[in-house]
Amino acid sequence: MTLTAASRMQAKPLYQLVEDHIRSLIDSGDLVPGDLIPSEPQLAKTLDVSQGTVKKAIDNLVWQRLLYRHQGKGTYVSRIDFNNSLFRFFSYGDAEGKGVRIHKETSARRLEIGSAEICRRLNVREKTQLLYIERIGYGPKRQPVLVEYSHWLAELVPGLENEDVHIPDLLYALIVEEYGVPVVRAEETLIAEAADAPTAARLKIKPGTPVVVLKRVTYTSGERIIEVRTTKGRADRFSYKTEIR
Amino acid sequence: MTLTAASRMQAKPLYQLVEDHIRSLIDSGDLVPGDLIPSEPQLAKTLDVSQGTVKKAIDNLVWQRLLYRHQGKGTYVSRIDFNNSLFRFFSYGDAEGKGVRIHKETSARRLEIGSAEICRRLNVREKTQLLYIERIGYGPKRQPVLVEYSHWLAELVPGLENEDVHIPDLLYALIVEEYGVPVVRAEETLIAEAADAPTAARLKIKPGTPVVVLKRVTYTSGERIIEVRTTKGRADRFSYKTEIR
DNA sequence: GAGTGGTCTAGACCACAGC
DNA sequence: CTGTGGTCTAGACCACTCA
Repeated sequence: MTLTAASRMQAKPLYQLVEDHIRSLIDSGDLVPGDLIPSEPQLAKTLDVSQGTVKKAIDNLVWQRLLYRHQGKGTYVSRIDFNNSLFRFFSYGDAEGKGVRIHKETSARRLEIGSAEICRRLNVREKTQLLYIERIGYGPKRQPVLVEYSHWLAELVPGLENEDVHIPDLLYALIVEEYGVPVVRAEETLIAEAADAPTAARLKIKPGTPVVVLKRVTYTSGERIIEVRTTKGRADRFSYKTEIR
Repeated sequence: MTLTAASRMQAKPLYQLVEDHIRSLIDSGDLVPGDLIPSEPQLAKTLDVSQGTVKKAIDNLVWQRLLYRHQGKGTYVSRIDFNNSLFRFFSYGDAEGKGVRIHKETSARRLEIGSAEICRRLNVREKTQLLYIERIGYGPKRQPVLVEYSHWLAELVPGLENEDVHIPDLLYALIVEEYGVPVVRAEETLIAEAADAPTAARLKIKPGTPVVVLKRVTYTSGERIIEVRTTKGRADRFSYKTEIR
């Protein structure tokens, strides 16, 4: 497996070819999140480039958060980090961005036939068997602050509809560990709108009050969608802060 | 100016010391946004480190967007990029993140004595002379979509209260070029709330309708605040999208 | 052509992890 | 102790910009 031969001439720098190679190991499922990738000298030898070049390629992938390093141990494929969700900025009190723990409780869980709308978002054919999970998130003093409407591909999480299966706050941990479904990435869109009646009731606010709405699409390997989720939260408990340079 | 001497032993890697050195050139005002910094071989020689180390330091600063490179020309100090404002995600139609041009018109402009609240945010003593600028942002079909309440330190922008001075959409360009005040960075906080009466009137929406609120603090060199601004926009014209990995 | 950043190499030494 | 990533050097060659 030498890169310098045919793979060159592409006007693409060598380290990008090394990046592509590592990416392909991941995309092919050869390496999954949590795996140790080959060491730098290893890769340098296999691909017949210098270690510095491999290092630069890995630097870039680390920067893209596809990999992370651990000195003395090696370089690993990242697990998806939902701490990067836009909702990590939920805060109590005011706009100062202090994070607050939110405890979630399952308020509904059932198998259902997917509506046209949801199936479209999941990119599956209509009337596919889905698992619907609804959870309410509570802050301090058991005040409801958000409600989560989640739809899963039922075939990937068999048995999860069973009331006996406890759902942890971080549902994805369960999915990955119990069902062996790798959660690879997610996309989120944030908007603000007036609360609809069902949401207002669950959040104990008046209909029409502003709520922040987060729509998430969760992907497993191979660009396959496993979940679509809509979370609605009280706007007066939300803030997002950034710096411009 | 050698780093390897006393500056070492700090357990801090050399390239970070080089970073600090370049940062200090900027913080001291020795280099201002738009300036060319010394070349890599230059810095390597002055600081008595190898060019590779300088390169790594600059890599990091470029990554932090404090500098940008231009092959064949050199490395420059970044101009602040307000395209990174959270409000670049304003969109029309729906949650698909399409940017839309917004035209701003000045609806009020006057010198005033700062209120306690605003002076606190500006970090100046009460009753400081301020310039108040209010602008309304219009989308297609002259529909008002946002209103901007902005307070400036009057002494830094003398004459800007004059009606004759045209205010461009990107006010900062004027500030930097005409007044020579370097705009170095800004902080933004985003929240959602119900529209107050004055804002509702300007946006032609009902009071209580959800609006997205962006509070911005703009800094010049030396951590000095030159402006505080609050922008309120129609929530139904707003979306923010990201990807989690 | 001279000067800049961009890529790439080969090899040194250090710090940390795990046996 | 060995193997890993982290830092650092010295120097080669290329691609781009500008005079």
